Amino acid sequence: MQIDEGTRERKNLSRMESRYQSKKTEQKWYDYWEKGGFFHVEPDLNKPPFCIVIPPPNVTGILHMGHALNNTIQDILIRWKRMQGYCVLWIPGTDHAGIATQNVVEREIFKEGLTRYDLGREKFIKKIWQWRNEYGSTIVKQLRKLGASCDWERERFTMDEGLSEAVLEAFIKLYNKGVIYKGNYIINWCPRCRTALSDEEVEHEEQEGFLYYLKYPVINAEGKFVTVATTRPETMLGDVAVAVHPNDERYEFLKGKKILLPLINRELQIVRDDAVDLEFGTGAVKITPAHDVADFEIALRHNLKPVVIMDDTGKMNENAIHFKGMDRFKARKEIIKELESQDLVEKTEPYVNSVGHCYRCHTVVEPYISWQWFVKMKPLAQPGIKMVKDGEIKILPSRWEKVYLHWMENIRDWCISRQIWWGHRIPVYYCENCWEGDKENSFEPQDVSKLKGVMVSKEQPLVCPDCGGKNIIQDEDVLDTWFSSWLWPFSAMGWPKEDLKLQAENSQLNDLAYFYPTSTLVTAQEILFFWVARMIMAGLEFTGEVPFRDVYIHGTVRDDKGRKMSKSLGNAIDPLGIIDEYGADALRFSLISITSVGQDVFLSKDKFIFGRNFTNKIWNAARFLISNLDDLDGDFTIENFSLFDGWILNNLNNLIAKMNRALEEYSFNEAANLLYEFFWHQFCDWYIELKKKDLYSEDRDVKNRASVMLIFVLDNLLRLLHPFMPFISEDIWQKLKVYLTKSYEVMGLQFQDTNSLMLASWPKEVRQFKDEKSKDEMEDIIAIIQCIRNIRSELNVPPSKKTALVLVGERERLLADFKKHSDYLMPLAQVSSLEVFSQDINRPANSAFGAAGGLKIYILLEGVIDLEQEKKRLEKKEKGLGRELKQVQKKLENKDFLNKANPEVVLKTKQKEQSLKVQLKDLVVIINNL
RNA sequence: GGGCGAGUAGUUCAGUGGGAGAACGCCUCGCUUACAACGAGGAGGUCAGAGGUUCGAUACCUCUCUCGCCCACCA
Repeated sequence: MQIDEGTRERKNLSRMESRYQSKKTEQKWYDYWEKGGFFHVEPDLNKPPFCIVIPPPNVTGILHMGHALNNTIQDILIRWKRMQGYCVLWIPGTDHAGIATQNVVEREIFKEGLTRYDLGREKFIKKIWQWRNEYGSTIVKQLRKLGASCDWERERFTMDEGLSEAVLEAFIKLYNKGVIYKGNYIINWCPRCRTALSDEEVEHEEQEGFLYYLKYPVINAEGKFVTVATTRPETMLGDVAVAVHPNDERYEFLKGKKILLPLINRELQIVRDDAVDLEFGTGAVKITPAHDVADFEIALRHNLKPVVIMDDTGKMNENAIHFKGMDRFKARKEIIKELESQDLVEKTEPYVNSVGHCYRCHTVVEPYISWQWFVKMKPLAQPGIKMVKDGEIKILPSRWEKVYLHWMENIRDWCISRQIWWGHRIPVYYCENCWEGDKENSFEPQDVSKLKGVMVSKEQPLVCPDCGGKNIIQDEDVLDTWFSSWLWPFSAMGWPKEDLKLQAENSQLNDLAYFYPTSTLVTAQEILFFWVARMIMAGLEFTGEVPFRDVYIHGTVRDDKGRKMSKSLGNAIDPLGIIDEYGADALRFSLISITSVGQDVFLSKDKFIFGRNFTNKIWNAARFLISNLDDLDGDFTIENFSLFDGWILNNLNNLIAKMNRALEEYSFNEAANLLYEFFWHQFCDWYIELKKKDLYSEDRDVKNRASVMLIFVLDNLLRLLHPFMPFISEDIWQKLKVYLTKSYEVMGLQFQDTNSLMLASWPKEVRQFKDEKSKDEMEDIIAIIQCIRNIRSELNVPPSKKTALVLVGERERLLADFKKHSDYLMPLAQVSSLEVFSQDINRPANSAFGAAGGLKIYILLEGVIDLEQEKKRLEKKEKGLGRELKQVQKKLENKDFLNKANPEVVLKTKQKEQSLKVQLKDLVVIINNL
């Protein structure tokens, strides 16, 4: 027992403020944990591993509520498992976020009137690195504020040397396998970012526009037109045909005819294709293969050559006659104007359709034909489908499994090349001497590896193996950011340098061998396709293993109107503001307790008051307790637990079991709410109140025993709280620690000293604490006290007025217990004296009546009671009881119920009937005698 | 067009085949030596609607309505 330290702590505590000051404690403890190296582990064969890789936030990111929720969940799992004795690793890191980061720096240099093209590739990339080094750690600092217990010594960045090598390795492996190809294909083009996007990077939005019906003249058929419908009339300049359904009789007259494309006067063929919907529009479709996916495919089938009419910035190009140089949306208006002047617009209808937008800059995306790199996804998807179907990977909540499978089963090839500069440059090289260039008119996928003068390599090749040429240039494009993200679970652990196989000697043990596959992936639904599905495919392809066992998908954080939180809407609640005002623990606990499994979270700022109030409650309970402790001197033991102790220990046991179950099911809100209920309403409202008398006792042994019990329960609660509220739990625990060795000893247990609560052990159920008898007994006692309080309140007895109490009934043990503990119980109900009778007695004069715990309760209210008022009160009760009894009796009169219902339920119902009858009878007697 | 989720107290939401709950808000009382960011008590609900299964449905099934989200070559 360290008396000095204990005394000092007590003095500190008496100075503890009555409101919890999160700012004072959070930074202090985070530094303590980080400097103490408590987040860092090395593989340990004596423990089971538990590993999570963080969904790496964008390096440009600032912490928003989605991050806060996502990382709080991860931290809860991590801290829980760490306390459970696993060898726990949480790998943090950031994502280079190709387009997003490039956009940020482009905006920056734009202030100086520069574009990236003014700087040139090399200088621009240098600028981005500078930006990254200066601002790129913002989000990881913010994660620390949240309390995230990541192993910062293992922090990674997707453009790190090792991770970059993983990207090259993966690309080359797929390339050599023939899974990567180059194709001249319609992709999604962002004219603002001037790059291709994958299908997943396009956000579709319903937009009100128009459906224009354009009249195309039939050649050599005076006055005859074919009317086509389009939402994007500007693309008509790139039309190469008009398609109709093969069975469409309306267009039989077109056989052998051709059509004249207005404005441009190009001859268009008529093609017949099944893809045309007879019902839609006029049944005739203009075909613009260079600017529409469906059209492109029709054109392929009919061997039509696409005509590109826009440049990479979305302006009309030289194929657009006098519209050249005009923005596509202006061209849309102008073209309609011109067509109208020639009477070639049949009609214009308002029309709502879904328009694709760039997920990074929200510009309307243009379907655009261009040479791009693709990954064939079907072969990669097959094993990923199997693993989920076989349950090797569990996706939770399970409904997301269906979404995943649907996407995987309909997967399309992945466009991985981007025409930006920030990212991993494609490791394909061309010999300027013998490479013939992309084949302009080829619309077939190209297995580039078979072509002359094309090389793939991690390093720049010096000599062309085909011709010996020395002028070798690298492909200009970089890879999609997600091409590095999909490797994250193993690239962050050192793949491809590290080996997946467990080495014989411990010294060889590396992260990949020990921690991979990781345990759980915690993520939001938005990136199920972008990231989760692709990680599964990459994991299986490159490591032969699943990347994780469980995928837990939490909801999206929305504002109180159900909208996504976003800067542009101005509806975002800044988690750092909440941390500043209420503390990280309050933020975490509030977020978790209102997030039920997989359900979206509707937030408003005032919801955090919930968590703030709870931290304050915890703080004050601890402050009260600790400041009343003396040094636990002397040889004292606890031979038998009192009724109260048995009750609280039994319930503590149950709490531990229930919380474990909830956490295992990822029901974090349930775990949090169980803890809240126990701490506030069992520990504070009853247990501390009941223990006050002993804690104030002059008798040293009495005080010590009460202290030990309170300390023990509080210690357990702090442990259970820690994953949810790491800061306040640590702060209090450190103050409590000097008492723990002795307290555990008195409880017949051993305290394992650790430097931090985060390293302490997670509470286990203790078999000896199981005590259903005390639990039942105590619940009756609580019911009795609540009944007394209720009566007093209903009869407006002033709280200061103490009243005598008479308990009557045959439950002798309960009566004895009540009597035995009356010194503790009476203050809680403002009772001044107690009499008990096991034989029935007449109602004492001037008393109010109630029933609870199978006992009759008389409260003596001489001079206070108004008998008329009491009569009314009891009659109201009688009515209520009568109604309840009728319901139960109705049930019991039903033969089907008696025959078919679960016998236990029938028995319970019968017992209830009995109990109601007795209560009612007693009540009637009382009322009649009033 | 397909799929998913939600509709429960004034508000925000848990929840379960047999007693309808919590938090906040509201009302009454109380600054009782941890906490007024608190304590004690209370009011308040046809569990969206209609069918069905069942002895029994807020819960399971079907349909309808409202809201939200995702997916789809919606010219």
